[in-house]
Amino acid sequence: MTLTHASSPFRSRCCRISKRVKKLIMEYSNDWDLQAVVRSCGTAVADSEPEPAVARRAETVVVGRPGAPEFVGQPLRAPAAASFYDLEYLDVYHELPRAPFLVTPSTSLERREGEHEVLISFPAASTSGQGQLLLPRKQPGRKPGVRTPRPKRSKKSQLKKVVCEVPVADGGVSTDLWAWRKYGQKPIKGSPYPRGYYKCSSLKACMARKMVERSPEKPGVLVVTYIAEHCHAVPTQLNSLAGTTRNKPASPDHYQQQPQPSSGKSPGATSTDEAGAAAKREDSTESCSMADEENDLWAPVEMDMDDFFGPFDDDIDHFLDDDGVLGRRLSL
DNA sequence: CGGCTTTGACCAGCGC
DNA sequence: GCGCTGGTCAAAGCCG
Repeated sequence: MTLTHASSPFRSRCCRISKRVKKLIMEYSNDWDLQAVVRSCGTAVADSEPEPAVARRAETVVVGRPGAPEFVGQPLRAPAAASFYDLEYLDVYHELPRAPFLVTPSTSLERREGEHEVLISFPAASTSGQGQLLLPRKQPGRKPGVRTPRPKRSKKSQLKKVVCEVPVADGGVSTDLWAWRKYGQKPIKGSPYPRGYYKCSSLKACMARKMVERSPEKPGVLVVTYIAEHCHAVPTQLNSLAGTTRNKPASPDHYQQQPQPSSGKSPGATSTDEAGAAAKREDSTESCSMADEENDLWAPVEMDMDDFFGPFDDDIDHFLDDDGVLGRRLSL
């Protein structure tokens, strides 16, 4: 199966649905609670396009922007459906992707045999740059000799992963609607950028995690790996208490990147985003202005979102007709 | 005061 | 078996 967004019927369908979706988004763009969740993406796709079992193994979905190098000339390929089909859940990004996606085998990320992994990449922002001051800090940490038993880790290779790539300028995945708490950061061999580790902070028992790191190949892109599933509903109100804003850039520009509810903050949304302090400073200094952001988001969206939602047209239509969860979840 | 980030220590998995 | 690497823990400190 090869899908291309060039076909006329496909385009018209896309346009039809995208207008509805966009209207919805525009309507609720200021409502933080209203964030699209891509859930069980595979279901809809699989319903219409059953994939051969062989294609349902680990594949990579890449979302790119028209004109972007990774997009040009590449058709939408079957594994997209295969990948989504394989997912039990996919929490990608609260913002609707702005670009048509295409599917390619992952070349930039290692993938082990048997792993379930989907790579969704968003167009890279033109942010880069390095060099920052690291202020001296008192060194916390576990006291030597103190040990606590911990449950055995499950085999990494058995974990289901969803990998997303998002532009740094978009605030990374900070804008996904789950609340995340950072619990670690490690330098990764072969990458100049550290990897941040995040847990779902909504529910203690929730095993959902994500790892955020800056792509060494594309410094303007953050690679976010979601692991495990949330065992609870999407929080309608992100944690608003306490926490820190130290990582929240003071500039309104950056704030714009991460629209917040009146409560004013989204824990996971702050640093999450960054694969380390370097990324943070970059982001705050090179983030788009509000105007830029809007232009970036909406001006070219017309086509991009059309393409993106095309394959899920029917399902989205159905979804949009359901007022119950309208606008809060996209069941793809 | 609660919840967050930071960051060194600890430890499991994997490759050789 | 050993060493490396990455993932997690948890103390300390910060912030609203």
